[in-house]
Amino acid sequence: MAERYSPHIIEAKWQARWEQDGLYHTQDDPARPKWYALTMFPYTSGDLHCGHWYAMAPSDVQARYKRMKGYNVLFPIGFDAFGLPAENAAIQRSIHPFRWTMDNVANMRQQLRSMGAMFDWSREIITCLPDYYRWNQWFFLQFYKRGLAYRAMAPANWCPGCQTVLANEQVMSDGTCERCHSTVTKRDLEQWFLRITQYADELLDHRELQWPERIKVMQTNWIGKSFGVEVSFPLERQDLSDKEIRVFTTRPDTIYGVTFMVLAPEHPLVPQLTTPERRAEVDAYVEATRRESEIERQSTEREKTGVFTGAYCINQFNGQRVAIFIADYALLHYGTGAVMGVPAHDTRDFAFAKKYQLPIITVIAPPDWQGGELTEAYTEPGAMVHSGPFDGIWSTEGIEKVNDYIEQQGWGSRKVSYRLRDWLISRQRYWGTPIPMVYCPQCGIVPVPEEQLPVLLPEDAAFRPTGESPLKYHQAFAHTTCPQCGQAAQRESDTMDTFVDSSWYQMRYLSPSYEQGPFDQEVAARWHPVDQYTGGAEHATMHLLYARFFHKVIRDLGLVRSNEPYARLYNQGQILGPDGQRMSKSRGNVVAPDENVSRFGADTFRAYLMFLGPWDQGGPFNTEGINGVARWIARVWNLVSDHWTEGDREPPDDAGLRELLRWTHRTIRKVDEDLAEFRFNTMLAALMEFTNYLSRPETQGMKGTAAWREALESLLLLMAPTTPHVAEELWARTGHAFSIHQQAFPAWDQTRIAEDQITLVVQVNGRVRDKLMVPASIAEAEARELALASERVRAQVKDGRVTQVIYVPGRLVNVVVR
RNA sequence: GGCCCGGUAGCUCAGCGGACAGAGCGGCUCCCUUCUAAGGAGAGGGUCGGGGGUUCAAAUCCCUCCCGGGCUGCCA
Repeated sequence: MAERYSPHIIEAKWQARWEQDGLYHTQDDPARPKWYALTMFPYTSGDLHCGHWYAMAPSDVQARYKRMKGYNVLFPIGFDAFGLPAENAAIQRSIHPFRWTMDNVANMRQQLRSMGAMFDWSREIITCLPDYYRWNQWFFLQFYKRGLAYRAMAPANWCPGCQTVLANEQVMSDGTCERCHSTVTKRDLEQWFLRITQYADELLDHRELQWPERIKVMQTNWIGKSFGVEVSFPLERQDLSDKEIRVFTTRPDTIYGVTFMVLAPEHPLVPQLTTPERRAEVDAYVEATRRESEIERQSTEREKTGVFTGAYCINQFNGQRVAIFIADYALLHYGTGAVMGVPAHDTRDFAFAKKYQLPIITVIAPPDWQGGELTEAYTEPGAMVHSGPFDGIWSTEGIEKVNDYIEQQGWGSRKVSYRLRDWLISRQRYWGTPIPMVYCPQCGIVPVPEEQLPVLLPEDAAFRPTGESPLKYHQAFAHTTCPQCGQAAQRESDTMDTFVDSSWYQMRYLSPSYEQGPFDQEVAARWHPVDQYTGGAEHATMHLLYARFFHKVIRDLGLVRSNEPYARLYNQGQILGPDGQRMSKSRGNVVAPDENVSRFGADTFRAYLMFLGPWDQGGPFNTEGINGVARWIARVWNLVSDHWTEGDREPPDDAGLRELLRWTHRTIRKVDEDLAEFRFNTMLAALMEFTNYLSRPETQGMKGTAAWREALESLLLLMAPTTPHVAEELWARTGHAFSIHQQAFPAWDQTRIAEDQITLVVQVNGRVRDKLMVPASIAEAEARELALASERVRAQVKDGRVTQVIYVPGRLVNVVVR
């Protein structure tokens, strides 16, 4: 009896050995194809939780698999270290964000090491260190030079209680301030934007990407490209500076159904065109809208509200007077900030018209429409009616006809609109990358010269619970001289959104200590793009879109050639508590990875996480289930250490030996295919079945044969990516040279998998009537003949007529009798 | 409201046109008793969410409804 499986001893031993031998340091190797595997780097929150393990361990398994398949694999890791929680910790516990963050990094590094992943630690990056964030600043300057970074007025979250601006994260879901619980409103501030909209069309193009369909769909919807027309509605009063309202619509075919006009409350025309008798009510509504939280305004639950301005415009198609309203469902930043109200064919306009008793004119006939009043908006296509010269035209065609007419008349032109807005990167906080800009009373906005980078984040900032950046009050930081004229000037005190950090980090790993630029172009040319990226789907429209945008700018700067940063993407699901609910401290259902590692070992914990279900689906952590995996590994331990036995016995039983080889090669094929496709759960089931097969009493007779050793060797090699420590230990114990992780993945041989004999199922009218043992190579004609010759078939057929005989090679014959 | 994913044994999942539907775990029965929050042997267990259709043949394809989960959210 071999000694007992003791995960803690062997895991510590091999982790130390791998590190000592630099087993996972990736060097360039032109002889092997490169494979850049990347798992989203963790935020330095303090502790590695199950979600991190669930994301990273399977990612590691696939990276290891690729390595065994002959690739030169790069699998780096780092820390996303800037962000609000560090600043909150500073305020709440009087610990400096830097200390708090770096303590967390030290802790998480240890936890990550306990995972036994093949991370190349020599490439670690930490985004809050100056030699990382200086390149954020450098990129910002390049964006600025190309007109891709600009400053504009934008509404920021304003807390009237704290008298300051809040970051989005500081606004709670009910629209109140997280500290003083006042209702947060909007206040206009000058802030920095990155012009992501300039790349909107290119970002819609996902053709190069092997990404999950749903992520691509989410990005497409987020960008929200729509084709329409911008058309003018002249104002009735022509004594104002503006003579018309322009609206954007995708449904010009409904233009004869316009019965009102809606402007966004913030629309610049509103103050001028409001009539004196309506002014008080309009002003009150505009003010109320400003006070509304984003949450309130976006709620679909509540009724549509609006106010009549007293003004009218003219629908040039039919000369009709159209009343102009303001309503908060019209958004200033989309289209022209003005909507033509067509209640008959738009659900929002319908609700609005009902509430304010505005006319509803049907101009697209629903199927079987008798000319009656509609009870709800009809938004589908149909024949145009009450539409003057366009009557009778099918609406989809009518869109083009009306657009042509608008352009002929000079009333407007076809236009494309996007839902995507430019990326607001200013954050009124301390713990982030300083934006490298200076405000000079003489020269205006002046970029910090590249050679003066990094603009260091001062360490000795005073933290006050104001929600405003402490940098504003840091004299030595804020007061500077103008790089252009040398006079006293003010530094930008806002810092960058932390999504900037993660927008290009995959490039920094390639040359983490490069000083002449954000990355070494020559090295990058060999390694980018990331071949396989893995992480959560929650980043679909933020990180993943920003990173694609950044990459395209990096390309246009001439630093890389590829169009996309991440060639393949896979989203893991979410691990839930044992109760099936999201893990949270308040629910008390948090499963701590460290506890499981100390109880079962990292190998068992890794394997269990992968066994619990399809990786992209996630699922509840089952405290019982992990025992099963622990027992499986122990069974493998006993099997291999007890039954290895050298020697070269003659095979005792030829058929049994072929069966053993069949099992071995079938399992190799299954594991190979499953690992390539992230099907870890079924891979493990196959390994368990194989282990069970090898443990059967009748299989024991194969011990000592070459086939037996091949089976056990294969089992270890197949387990190596998933359970790297125990595989390494057993590899060594069976007399193999270090390291199993430098072995090639076993190859399977189709001829070994093929069965000699198959069971041919014989059906009559789809019901099984007989089973015949036949050679696997049986010819179709012979199979048909045998089936028809079967006694049991003949008994069924009797005097019926055989109308059809269906043959499925290697499986069955179905005799159809009438 | 829209889009996406899922509903198969008590639980977690395979199977996704071809046999009387399979694994792991748990439960059950028996055995063992210095690997003991253990080991071995074995037998059970399923209207494949409901209803229609297509087919020689449907868990598998189509339609429809029901139930869970995720994302999204007035974008004119």
